[in-house]
Parts: sequence; structure tokens; C-alpha cells
Amino acid sequence: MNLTLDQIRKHFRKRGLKFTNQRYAIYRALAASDRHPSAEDLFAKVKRTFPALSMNTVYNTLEALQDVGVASEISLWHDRARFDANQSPHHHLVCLGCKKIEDLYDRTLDGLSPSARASHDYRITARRIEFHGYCGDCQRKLKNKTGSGKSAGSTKRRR
Amino acid sequence: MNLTLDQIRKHFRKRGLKFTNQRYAIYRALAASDRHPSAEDLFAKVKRTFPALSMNTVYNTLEALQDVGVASEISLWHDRARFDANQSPHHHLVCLGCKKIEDLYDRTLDGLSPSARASHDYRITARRIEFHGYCGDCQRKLKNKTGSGKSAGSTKRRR
DNA sequence: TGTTAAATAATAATCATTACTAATTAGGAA
DNA sequence: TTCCTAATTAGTAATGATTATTATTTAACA
Repeated sequence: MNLTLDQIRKHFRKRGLKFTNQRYAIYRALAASDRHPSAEDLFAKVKRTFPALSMNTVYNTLEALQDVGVASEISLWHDRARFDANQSPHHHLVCLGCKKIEDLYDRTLDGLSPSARASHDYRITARRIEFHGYCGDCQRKLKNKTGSGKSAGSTKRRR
Repeated sequence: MNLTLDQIRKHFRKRGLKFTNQRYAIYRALAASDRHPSAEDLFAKVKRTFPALSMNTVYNTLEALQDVGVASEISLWHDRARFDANQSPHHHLVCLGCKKIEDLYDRTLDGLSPSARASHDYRITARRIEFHGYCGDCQRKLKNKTGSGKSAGSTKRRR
């Protein structure tokens, strides 16, 4: 990780996207952080070197970085809160196509623990496992659409 | 699950919260659904029997249901999008106190799969594992605050 | 049955994110 | 290098989920 300027530029070219100084600065700010920053965190940091920076550019860049495959959003369900009255231990099977979330009961997954070394001094109170993929219906839909390239799902807020 | 009216009422009493018809209706709508509904989904459904229902009541009730422990929000990071330039396979260790997210590398967790039966016809493209808990610092802070009860963390948007 | 603090509903406010647009610029062609 | 053009930027406005505020209603308990 922590790609060089040339490596990133290549990624952008391949996708026909332009590589700007703002984009590079935003990438470096993101790659330099181990805090999983928000758009605003990055804005605050990069604004120091680009005082005219706009939030729009940050969002735009984050999308481009994801498009070219050098960054990802770790908060899949940030667009709206979703709730569950099922309090028995279970996990989730998420369809990236139609966004449905199915409950998944799997004994072998309960009680899973990170290695002691990795989790050092944490007191773990819960674990959450999500499998992402495409349900049968959405696989069929995608097969018929041998198209454009843009993949089916996106986490964007719908407007 | 699917608690009776009396069971729920008891939960509310124990916490000193009032149990209203609106709250019961919202709980039933949530418990009856396997779609992991959003606040607005529930609003739309319950409004049919309570035409004067307000979104405020839905949010308020969802918080109360979580307080008394009969529902939970499955979208931990819905408050704002967070990003990561680390594309190598890893998972996350989330501190519910200070909200920091640490990367977790653990070979034994990679390649994890749900049982074939449970995931039927899904094509799984990714898995995401989060361990939730309290980091060393936050454990210490909590120990000093032998207080009120309200636990340290919340997923609420900060305003 | 009366009292009171909590809940409701209506409305306004907040804020993350997206949309729009004129001005600027990266990247390829000449 | 210079020119051309489509993509990007920055500024601003719009959108929509969620939270705050407040007068009115109501659950719970004496």
C-alpha cells in the first residue's frame, strides 16, 4: 500500500480519470492515516495545503479513488439507520444488488475471536459479521445486463 | 423473540420508561419484519394505524427499544462515511467508547465462509468482520465513572 | 381520581451529502 | 510547446435523514 505518485497516476489513466494535485493530496492524507477518516477529516487536513479546497472535491475524489480501486468505504450502511428486533446471535448476508439484508444463523461463526495478540487490551463485547455478495435474483439480472461496467451496487445516499 | 405486550411493558417499567400504544405498534412492526427496516419504513407502516404519528416518535421509540434491550441498530457507521486506503485483507476492531477503528490482521479470520445451506444461492464477494468492545483507555475511564448507567457509546449523529 | 414527569406531534433547525454551474485545468493531439 | 476539449474544481444551493424545541396529551403511580 501507500502507492507512489506514478502508480496512482497509472490507475487513474487506465480509467480515463484525471489526476490532479488535490486528488493526490487527498489520497496521501487518507493513506497516511490509520484512523479511517471521514470526508470532513480529510477536508480539514488537506485544506491546509489547498486553502480553496471544497468538500465537493473531497467527495468527488473519494469516489474516484474507489473507482480506481485504491480506497474503500468501510461504512456500508451509513446512508440511513436500520434496525432489528432479533436479539438472538446471528449475522447478516447482504445483497449488494438489491440491498436486502438476510439473517444468517451459523453456529460455527458464533464465539469467533481475534487472536489475543491482535486485539491486545480490548474487552470485546460483540462481533458482527457481514457477508457481501449477490443474491440469486441479482446474479441473474447482472448476467442479462452485459453492459457498461459500472457495477450494480453503490452505498451512495439515494436522493 | 417477538415478546408479548406484558413482557415488553415489564422491560419498559424496569427502566422507568413509559409504554405507549405507539411504542408497542412500532415494536410489532419491527419484530414482524425480516427486512431490517429503516425509521421511515416503520413510520410508513405504523402510520396506517396511527395517522397522527410523527417521525420524532419513531426515532424516540427506536432509541427506547434499544435502551431496554429489545432492538438494535445494525448499521453502526451510518452517521458519516468513513474511508480506508488499506486494500489488503483485514478486519476492524471498534472501540465503542472513543469510536476509534483499528485494523486487525488475523489469518484465521480470512477465508471465513458461511455454511452452504445458510447462504443458499448467494455469490459472496466479500466478508467484513467487526469486533466491538472497549479499548484499554476507555475501560479505565468507565471504571472511574461508577455512574448513572447510560453506557459510554452511542451511534447517534452528533449535532 | 389527581398529580406529574415523560411521551407525542407539530414544526423548525442541523448537517452530511448531492446537485448545479461557471471557471479552471489535465492530458492528448497538432 | 501550444491548442483543444472534456473532466475537475470551487462556490453555492438543494436535499433529506436526524435531532431539537415546545405546547399538549397521557401513562403510571400515589
